[in-house]
Amino acid sequence: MKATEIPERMSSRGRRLTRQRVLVAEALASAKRALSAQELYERIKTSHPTLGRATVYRALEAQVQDGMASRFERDGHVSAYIACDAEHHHHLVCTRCQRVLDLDETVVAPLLSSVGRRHEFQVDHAALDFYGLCRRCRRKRP
Amino acid sequence: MKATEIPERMSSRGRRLTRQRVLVAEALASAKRALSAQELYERIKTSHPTLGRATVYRALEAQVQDGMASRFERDGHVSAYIACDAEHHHHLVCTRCQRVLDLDETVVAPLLSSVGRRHEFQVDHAALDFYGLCRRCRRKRP
DNA sequence: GCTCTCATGAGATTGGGTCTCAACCTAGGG
DNA sequence: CCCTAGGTTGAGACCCAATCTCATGAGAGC
Ligand SMILES: [Zn+2]
Ligand SMILES: [Zn+2]
Ligand SMILES: [Zn+2]
Ligand SMILES: [Zn+2]
Repeated sequence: MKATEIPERMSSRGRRLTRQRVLVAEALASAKRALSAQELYERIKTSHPTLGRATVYRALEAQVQDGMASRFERDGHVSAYIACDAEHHHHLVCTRCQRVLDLDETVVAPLLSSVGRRHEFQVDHAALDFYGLCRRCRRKRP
Repeated sequence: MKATEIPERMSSRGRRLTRQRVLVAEALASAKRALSAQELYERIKTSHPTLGRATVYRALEAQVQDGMASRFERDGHVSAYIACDAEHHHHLVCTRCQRVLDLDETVVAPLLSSVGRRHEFQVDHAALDFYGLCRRCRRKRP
């Protein structure tokens, strides 16, 4: 995603480009790992104490809708978010350092279609997230 | 899973076979669809008003540990459970009627290993659940 | 600027899930 | 059959992520 099209996306669908949503987007993008809404809220709060919690939730939801971020479920029924510039895709989440890798979708596509065919099931959405240890963490403590 | 080995599983690991856990297991098994803990609690409560909410949560957790049920995340951060007799496997969940199909695991195994190899990632656990319309619901309202 | 909306923030509220602990019950031994 | 040890239960308090409310604030177009 080009830098110039970021404000364009953020103001799509009659959505207004506000300081708060830019803040949240920047904070999420500069974090190279997945963060919960609460974690993000606390980070930004230190430099912008008036920021509201609900605003962070709304901003993250907007980012997901606008294809700028992706959400997945962390253990304990908590949503985590990661800045992402591509279309819908899936993730490898390191459970130790919270780093997130994008999954090579060419591996997934055949699975989706074969699943639908074999079970006569119309797949609308798939939760395809892999949890484990990234290369770096695996080397540190095997 | 043979009927005779159900009590065996339910009392594994020093776990005691109680009336309440049998109730929860029967209620879940007789429902042919996925249910949240709350839904299950309300169902059983009508015939056993003294049943505690926490007991249902504990019983479901035990069933998952003992390989008698499987959990996945429903939309809105709610856990849903389905009675299952096999080892760890994955599901096709109908978002309209809540029926659940077991996924043919032979499709999944190669995916897991190829993902790990390609990304140098040690996959510990994968959320591989597919949401959409089952054959019956697809025919009713396309 | 003006105005029309949408967005924000502070706090209250919801609701799934967990924790606590005294009373209870299962399993096993005598 | 009785007894004991220790896992289990039920009621309610508690936790906390997420949502809702609504008065106030601020983009965007004219
Ligand atoms: Zn890592
Ligand atoms: Zn991504
Ligand atoms: Zn269906
Ligand atoms: Zn199953």
